[in-house]
Amino acid sequence: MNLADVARRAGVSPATASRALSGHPHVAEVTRARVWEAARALEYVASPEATGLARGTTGRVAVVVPHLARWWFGAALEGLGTVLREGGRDLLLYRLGDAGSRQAFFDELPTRRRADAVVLLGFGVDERERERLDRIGVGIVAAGTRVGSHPSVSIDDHAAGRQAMDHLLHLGHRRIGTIVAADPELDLAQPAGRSSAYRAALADAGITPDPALSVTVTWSPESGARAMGELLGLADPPTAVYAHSDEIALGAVRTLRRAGLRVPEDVSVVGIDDHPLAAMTDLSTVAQPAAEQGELAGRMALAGLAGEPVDPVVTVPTRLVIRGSSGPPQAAGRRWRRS
Amino acid sequence: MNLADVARRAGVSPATASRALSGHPHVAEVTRARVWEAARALEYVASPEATGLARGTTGRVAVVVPHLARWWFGAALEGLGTVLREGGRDLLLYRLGDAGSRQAFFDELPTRRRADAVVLLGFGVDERERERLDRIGVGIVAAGTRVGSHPSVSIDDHAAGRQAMDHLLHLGHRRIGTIVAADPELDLAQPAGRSSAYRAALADAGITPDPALSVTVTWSPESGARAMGELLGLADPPTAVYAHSDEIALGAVRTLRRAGLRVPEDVSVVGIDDHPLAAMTDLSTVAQPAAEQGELAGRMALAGLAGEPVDPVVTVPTRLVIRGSSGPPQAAGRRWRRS
DNA sequence: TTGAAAGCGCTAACAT
DNA sequence: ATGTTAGCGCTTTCAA
Repeated sequence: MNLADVARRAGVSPATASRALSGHPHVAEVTRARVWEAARALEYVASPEATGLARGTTGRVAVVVPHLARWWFGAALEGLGTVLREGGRDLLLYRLGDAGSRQAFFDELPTRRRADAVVLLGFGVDERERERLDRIGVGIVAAGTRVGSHPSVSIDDHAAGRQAMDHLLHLGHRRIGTIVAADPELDLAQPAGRSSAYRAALADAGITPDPALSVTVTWSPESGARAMGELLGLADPPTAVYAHSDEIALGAVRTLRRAGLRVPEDVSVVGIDDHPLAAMTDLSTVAQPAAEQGELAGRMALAGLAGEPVDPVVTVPTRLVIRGSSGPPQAAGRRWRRS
Repeated sequence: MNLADVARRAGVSPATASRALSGHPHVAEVTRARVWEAARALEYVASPEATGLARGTTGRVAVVVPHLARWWFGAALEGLGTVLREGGRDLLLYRLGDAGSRQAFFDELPTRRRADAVVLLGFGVDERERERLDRIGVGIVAAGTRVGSHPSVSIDDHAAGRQAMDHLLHLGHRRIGTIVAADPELDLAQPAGRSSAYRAALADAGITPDPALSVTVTWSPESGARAMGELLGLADPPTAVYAHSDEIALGAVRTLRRAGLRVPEDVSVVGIDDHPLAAMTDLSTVAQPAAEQGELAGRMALAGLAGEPVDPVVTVPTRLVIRGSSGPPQAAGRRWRRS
């Protein structure tokens, strides 16, 4: 059941069968119909290997992610997958977990021969990696990060951070803590904008940042919980906390509850993402469209492959979602109850 | 920069270069070294298309999922990806969202030519689909579902359900509701065991099930919230609820809180999964190892490809995790507070 | 509009 | 231990 069989059954040469099947012009309508008919009868499926060898392309796009169990990645991948499938490309998934697999990947750059384009999903790269990437000759697009001057989709991290911080400031908070997400091993380009927003918002409000109020942890809920513990241990704990993600924020809320503190009466909490469970847990947050970022990245990759022009930088909007975890600071006495 | 170049630079024939590079026996050590040296110098990467064409294999395994944004899938995919990568196989991801893409997929069964094996992740198939799958000639393994007589890994859904139900019954609950998860469009083989456990546990406790206490919805948190609303609307609402997943359970908790009811004093809730956020929200649940199921499925697929024998059915254990969302039913008066 | 023939980059007998 | 020779299944000039 290969092209030759189809050709024979249709009474034409393999060359004509090939042209008919891949929609080339200059094929008589009757011929084309006969070939398709034969293909259908034989349940013919072209061998991508052979097609690829002959054409010099693979029909695949590689997607690189640092993580899969976190909400943003699943959602973005879902959007990306849908678009690629519509575009007729297969999706090759590379999850580069630890520094080791990461090294190996960039050293041998398997992508070079296995895919026509690569999409980096929330995957920050360092200088050396970017250089290697630049030289592999296939199109590159990023989502959720910026990678050199390659096309990318993402939110404006700084703006998102400002939405969260300004909300807290408007409520009247002056002593605001922040839980910074970073994962030096996995995500070399952490969302610096989310941190700069913290400082800028405080500055605009005339508040001098207290370094003790800023604690850096990984992206997991558990580490969010730990970070909140640190913040609570301070002599003068914050009345509000701005976390870099909802997962971290929910960890923080858990620690607060365990400590017998009320949210938002004693401490307000706001995150970023609008994770599906944020609505369930009544968490105030800054919503970002994850699936949409994946879709856009997919479209950009497809456009690049088609030789069409591609927007170099697209930014998707975020939106403050006020729910029950944020409120005005308590007038007084709050710190006493803690004892 | 292809094999021929490497061979030339090493001063050997392409055949020898091929043997040296792919670790065949009967190659002189010096020759092997020279070839590797040449390959390194040229930054040679073999063309998978050519290798595949010549060898008749692809080096890829296809993974089919109905969903990506739900916790179980991300975690399972992560485990699976790790194992496949260690086994040197690439992972081709197919997310079959709606009935349409599903149809298309099984009709043309692209897998047939694109991968050496397929792993179905939490993907139940119907009769017709199973038949087609049986005929594609590549190895098939399932995780989280059973697919005909193909090898599979999963939890014992019935046992898991019993752990949840027995916990509730031990606490003294007699009027227990259940939120059944199903998605007829995506997941044709819903976890029937989780439902049968509900009935069996009640039967063992001498309780006649009340059909009104069982509501079926999709897997999303939002629908869990809606289902709980229905249950609360009953003339005689349950004192405890067993949900098919944590995501659903968390939706239920949200509805209870909004209704001014306390968890677990007024209503107990238990889920299944041990989602990372379950710990953060103090949800009692039955833990299942998602990443491990992915890993095992990967190993089974790899073993199958290597021609090794594969366990037909492996079951991974679940574990009851009692947290703060479940407790004894309130002695009396509960229903009054509701008004 | 169609066919013949060369070749994409690699592997695997079969020789040597 | 290594080289020669045929393909693997498709696309694509180049001719007709």
